[in-house]
Amino acid sequence: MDISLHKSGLKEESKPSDVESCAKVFDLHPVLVVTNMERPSPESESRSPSSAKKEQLDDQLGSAKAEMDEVMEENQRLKTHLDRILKDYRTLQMQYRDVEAAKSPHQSYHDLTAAAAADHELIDLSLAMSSTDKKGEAPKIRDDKQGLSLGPDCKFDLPEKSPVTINLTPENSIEEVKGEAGEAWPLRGVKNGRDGGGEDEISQQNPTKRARVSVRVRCDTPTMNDGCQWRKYGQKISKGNPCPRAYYRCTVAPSCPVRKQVQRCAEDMSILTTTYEGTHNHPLPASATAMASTTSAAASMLMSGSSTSGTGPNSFSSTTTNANLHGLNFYLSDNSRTKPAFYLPNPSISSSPSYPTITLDLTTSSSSSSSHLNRLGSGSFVPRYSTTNLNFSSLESNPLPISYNNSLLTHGQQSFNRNQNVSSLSFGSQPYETLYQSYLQKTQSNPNSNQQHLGPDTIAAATKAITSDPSFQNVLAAALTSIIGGSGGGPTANHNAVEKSSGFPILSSFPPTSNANKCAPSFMNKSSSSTSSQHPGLALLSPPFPFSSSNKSKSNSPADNRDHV
DNA sequence: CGCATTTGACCGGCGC
DNA sequence: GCGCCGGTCAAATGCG
Repeated sequence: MDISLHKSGLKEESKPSDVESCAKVFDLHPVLVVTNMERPSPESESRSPSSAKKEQLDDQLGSAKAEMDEVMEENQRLKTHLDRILKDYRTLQMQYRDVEAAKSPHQSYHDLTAAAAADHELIDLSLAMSSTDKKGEAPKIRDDKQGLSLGPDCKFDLPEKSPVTINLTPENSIEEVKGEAGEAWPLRGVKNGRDGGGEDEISQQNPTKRARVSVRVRCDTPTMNDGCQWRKYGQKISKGNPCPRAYYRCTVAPSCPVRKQVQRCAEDMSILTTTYEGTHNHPLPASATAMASTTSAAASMLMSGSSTSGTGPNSFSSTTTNANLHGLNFYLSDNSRTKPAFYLPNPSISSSPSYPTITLDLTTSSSSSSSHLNRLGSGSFVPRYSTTNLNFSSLESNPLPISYNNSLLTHGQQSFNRNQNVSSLSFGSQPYETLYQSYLQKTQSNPNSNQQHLGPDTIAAATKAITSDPSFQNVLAAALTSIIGGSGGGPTANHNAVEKSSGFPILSSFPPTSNANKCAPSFMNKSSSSTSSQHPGLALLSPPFPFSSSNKSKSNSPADNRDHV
């Protein structure tokens, strides 16, 4: 099946904002296909006097028709797939809402946005989106059908990641962190008056607790496209890593305190580590909300754990817990914890003292995780500060039910492994809702059931503790959202979601972009909608989504952002 | 010409 | 107190 053919159709004919629009796009394919086909014109036919030539033309015409029929059949199949995906997605959305409602008595923004997303039938089809960072440059359509394309050259190895945009509630998000522990954005170092500002004052309110979220991603481009606008303001060679660390600040809003650091992993240059700090004080581009949600959830988990006893990072400080959340690996590094501790995944990037850091390892493969773990013990990575790691990195010790996990793996491997081709639509062997329910049942109703799949008691115990942690549930919700999105969107859907003018599907009025940021985790390409942009405070830790505008000249209007995509 | 990036200098925190 | 280091600034430079 030639997905690219359809993608091109989508690219040119539509800028889908949701699944429905994608479905409509399918209807355009036949037309596009016909247009692209070599079909002899009536004019040429009339000019061919010889019967031989006429026969030849007839043959060509016949073959062309046959081809067209095939393509139309293919389109029909795709439409069928899409319908099924839509149906599954809606079902999951409803279930998710129910679960969320049951889980948290106090309906939060998280719930509301999730519900809103469901109501609007928003779905992320951007898993395989390609991004472009250059303004006005047409997005490159992923043609390898392999990994998760994050940009012109960037792919995510992780399994499906295209969560419905869900912003955490103020109480669950990093905003909570901000409220409880002061400004999440640290702004350490230069406070010499050259850069005085309100943000500094805030940041100094409580310098001891500042959440950082690091995202490790396989990315060939300089930075990953997270949907926000960023401006590079510095670069340094840090100790322990020959690769320079780049410093970016959010330029969506002139006063936004959010910064990010980008640095390549010394061991594996293909791995890009992006560390986010701070909370956006402005509406986020829709494309940036997914990442923001993910990181904020992680930060929330981190900070919540730090502030509570028994269920937080401390609970795992003595146990190296390996778990995999649908390919999303977490390395929780709370530098403020007691020792001994685990080494930071990348001390060079997250070695700031007193800054709890959680690392989302989206490099996927268990192998990478393993290597990661191995590195933790290497002398060259001895951190300056003690840390506590919560590591959900091993597929082998995945706390998820086997059936669930296997299905996901199947899906993920088929669709997102950059080393494997994706030749057709594949959504796993089980309906997503079934898998999802199965997981929920086992993690919520009967958490102990996980043990039968895990084996090691330590892992089981840790898993139990984790799953009982409200903070973890937030993260889990985000991850599940990703799963849901991935399921609904599917690899193929992503192919079709390529935006006309951007590598990312910007389904909202806020487009992403930036020059510097060319990679983007698929789960950031959210569609959403409504949620993000209207909640400045919820922007969270966000990430970096690059918008390449400068403070002075570019406006933050949606229109302007559009150009960045 | 305007904007983004580069890059050397500067500053503060921390360890010795 | 000194030096190292991370982080930031801002002038210089490059690019479209």
